[in-house]
Amino acid sequence: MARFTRLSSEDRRAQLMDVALAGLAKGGIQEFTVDRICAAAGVSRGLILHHFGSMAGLLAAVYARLYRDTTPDLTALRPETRIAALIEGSFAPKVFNRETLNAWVALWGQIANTPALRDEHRRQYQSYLAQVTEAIGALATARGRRVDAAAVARSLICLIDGLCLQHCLDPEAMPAEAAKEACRAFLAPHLD
Amino acid sequence: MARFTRLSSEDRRAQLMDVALAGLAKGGIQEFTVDRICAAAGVSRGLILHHFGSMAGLLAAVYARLYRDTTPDLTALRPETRIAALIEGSFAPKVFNRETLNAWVALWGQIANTPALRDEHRRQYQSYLAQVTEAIGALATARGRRVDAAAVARSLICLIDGLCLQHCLDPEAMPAEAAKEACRAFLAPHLD
DNA sequence: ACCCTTGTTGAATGACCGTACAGTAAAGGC
DNA sequence: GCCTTTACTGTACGGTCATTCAACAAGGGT
Repeated sequence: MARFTRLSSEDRRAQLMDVALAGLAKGGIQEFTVDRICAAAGVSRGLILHHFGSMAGLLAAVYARLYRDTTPDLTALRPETRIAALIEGSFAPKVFNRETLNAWVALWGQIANTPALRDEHRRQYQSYLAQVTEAIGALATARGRRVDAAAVARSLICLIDGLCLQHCLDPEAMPAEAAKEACRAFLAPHLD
Repeated sequence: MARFTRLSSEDRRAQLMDVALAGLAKGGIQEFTVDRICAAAGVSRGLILHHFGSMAGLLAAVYARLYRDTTPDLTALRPETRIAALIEGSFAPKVFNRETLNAWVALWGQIANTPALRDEHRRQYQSYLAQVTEAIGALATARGRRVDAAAVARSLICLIDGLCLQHCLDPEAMPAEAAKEACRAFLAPHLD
């Protein structure tokens, strides 16, 4: 009988990212260690370095994965419905829960001091901002309004992040419906 | 000659909190260790435990100190000017800079997994929210508007936090003036 | 059936972690 | 000037940390 299973590089990377992400969600950055992640994944300690080069490399990969998993993809939708979908998606139970947000906040806390992670953040954020900016511009055009789409998009993203942070630190103080309403209230004077 | 200087418990606590905060600002939570803090403060390794009981105790104390140092005190001002002062104070250079915000974000990342810090957060946030809620209610009354002051205050605080996070992760993308403008734009439909 | 690529193991390394604690000495009260 | 209090020192301890690396073996190609 085989002593271990040999996976493709791609599959093993995905597994390790998932396990690491689950650890971050459950216990924050304290859970992000070689020992804990490898034990949880059922693999030996040497594997993370083999696939990611360093813990910082894994951290950056996990960040990209979290972005991909929790940021709604707006490109497939009709321009007029994209903003509504963004708000619904940002505060859906899959994303707007204590554990998932705990992973987000833990990663934010590392960005400023982990170059590989900061680079990944810049990349992801730029693409995210571009999507939201375009969606706001399209909606404004459809409604015959003139807005500074880039500025409104930046502010909306900040508001969403702040609402997520708040929910993570004290869930009862910021339920999903209140968060959605706050976003709509922010956008109304620009778009209605 | 004296081998060391003997300070009052209060003074030494203040010094250690300041040094720890400076470390958080400079290098995030990685800098928050017994060795680094004591070396930077020029004291021996045993002192933190003596004054704070544990590193978690110091962390909670540092959080309270950061709140006190960066949250503007509104009670001394006339009710109509409190919100303007809140916005000015929140994005003043003393607060709205990469290093100070780095300390904030690092601490946020620990709240969910450090009971002593979470308790301190609840206490501080509750008081902060109460101040902002009252300020918004007073301003609305002065302008003859009816608003859900508690909801607007919660959202405003989230927006401020999100703007701070954004500035910390990528300062050029969110200058102070843009942040202030975002807050005013959020409040206008409720208060103007 | 063999070989070769490469995913995988696991021990070794050296540094750092927070906490405990027994002893030292500074400074205020008398 | 002594005495009491307690701020302070500094070593010791048991863990845990990320990283290195030489050896192993799984499984596809031939």
